[in-house]
Amino acid sequence: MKECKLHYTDSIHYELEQTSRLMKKLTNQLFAKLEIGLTMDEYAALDTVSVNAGICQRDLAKLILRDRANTGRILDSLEQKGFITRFIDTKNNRLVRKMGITEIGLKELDMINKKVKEYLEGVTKKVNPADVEKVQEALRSFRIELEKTVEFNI
Amino acid sequence: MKECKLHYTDSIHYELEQTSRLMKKLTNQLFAKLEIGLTMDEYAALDTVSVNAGICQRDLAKLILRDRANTGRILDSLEQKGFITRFIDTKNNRLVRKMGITEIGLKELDMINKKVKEYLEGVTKKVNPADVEKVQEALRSFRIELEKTVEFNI
DNA sequence: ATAATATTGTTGTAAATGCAACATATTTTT
DNA sequence: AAAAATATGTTGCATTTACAACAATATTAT
Repeated sequence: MKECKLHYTDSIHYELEQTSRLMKKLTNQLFAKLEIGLTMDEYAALDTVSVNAGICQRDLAKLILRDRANTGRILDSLEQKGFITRFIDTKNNRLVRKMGITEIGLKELDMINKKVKEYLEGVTKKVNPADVEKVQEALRSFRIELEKTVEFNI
Repeated sequence: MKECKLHYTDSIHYELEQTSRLMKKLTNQLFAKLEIGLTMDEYAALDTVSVNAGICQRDLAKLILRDRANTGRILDSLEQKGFITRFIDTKNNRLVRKMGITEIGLKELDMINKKVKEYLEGVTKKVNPADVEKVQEALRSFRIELEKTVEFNI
């Protein structure tokens, strides 16, 4: 106990990074196993679009925490698969590409949401059923604070 | 409130992913600002090596949750910068490459640890000083459970 | 009015990452 | 003893990602 918590590997930041890395791996494995025809990121984007109908690309980029370039590419893929439609509209007098989820996309999303929820709840239940909510809430306030601190020019 | 929590974007998994993504961005910005001559990942690896003297590459890969290929590449860079030394040894009668941190590496690590700790504590303090420990502990047990669930063949 | 700045999306490029395949060597199975 | 499986590290490749540069348009400043 010579050095108390001076290591990065003892910090909450590191713990967060490691846990997230595992979580991502688990989700990838789940998607492969269930033979889901979307990547994790396309799925997250689709879910975000479904609850933000008519959002434009840049605003979506801010929500999914990617840059505009990659957001565009993810949307290309979702559009090509027929899960979203894109259309030109205006926002503050500027031309933007807005989007919405399609019938097919909504059906696919609901299906995946059910499958994924069922499977992933198995994980959280095993952990600490009572505290999951609390941790999620704490993570959220942590994230809100991070959003104030991090420079995010998209 | 038609659908209660059926969205991925309402799940703790998504919250974790988003928070981690922001955290990574913040750390990258910090490293750029402080002109630290290591990537975040090299730093995490170096810190891990420093508390696991004589570890072999594969075991390190398991700790930092990367595959063997990238672990090797990270170590190439750390070795080239003179922060670690690598040497051949045996483990279970097999030849392996073990490693340790150098004097220079230790000095650099201590310096970064101090800088980073100071800066990052600013973030956690603003959030919820009392609960940080609790969240970190919950994350840890969550991670431990994930480690049981995720297939990780390295 | 003209210039400077800001918003939005796309393209190009370099770096990071994971996965599969390979090469060696050792252990286990038959 | 031979064959199959395992452990370890490296190389090659395809995917993902971020960042910078660009194009087009609209707003703001001079």
